[in-house]
Amino acid sequence: MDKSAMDFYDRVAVVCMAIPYGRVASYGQIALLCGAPGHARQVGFALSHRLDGYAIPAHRIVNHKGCMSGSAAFDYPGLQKQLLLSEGVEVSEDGRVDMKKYAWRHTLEDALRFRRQFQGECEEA
DNA sequence: AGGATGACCGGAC
DNA sequence: GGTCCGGCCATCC
Repeated sequence: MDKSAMDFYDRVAVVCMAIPYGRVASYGQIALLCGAPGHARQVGFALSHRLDGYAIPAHRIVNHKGCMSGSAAFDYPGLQKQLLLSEGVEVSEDGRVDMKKYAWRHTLEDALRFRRQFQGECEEA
């Protein structure tokens, strides 16, 4: 982990909280926006171990198959599905979302904005 | 120090 | 559309 910059886990929190309402994002996508390509697993690790202090919309995080692997981390099975449905995201019987329709399509500007923000935090600190 | 683990990914089939 | 498999990398034991 890079001590000179904002913690990777904090970056994950920032990016996750930036996921638009009614959209879902994959772990790899979040890792990419955090400036850490290939750290998809650490994103999942972060969500389950380091982000209890943040208000993360964890139900908007799915894997690349559109499955909700984190359902076990919710209060009861089906809560994540319920939350997604409440945002207008269709969820199939086996708990999968249509990535074609509901994936968060971030722009290059979004990526640059995050990078700038993280570097800014670094310089201020 | 080295192997196992994990809310994973992308390509192959 | 679906499954399987190698690769990925920080943490944990």
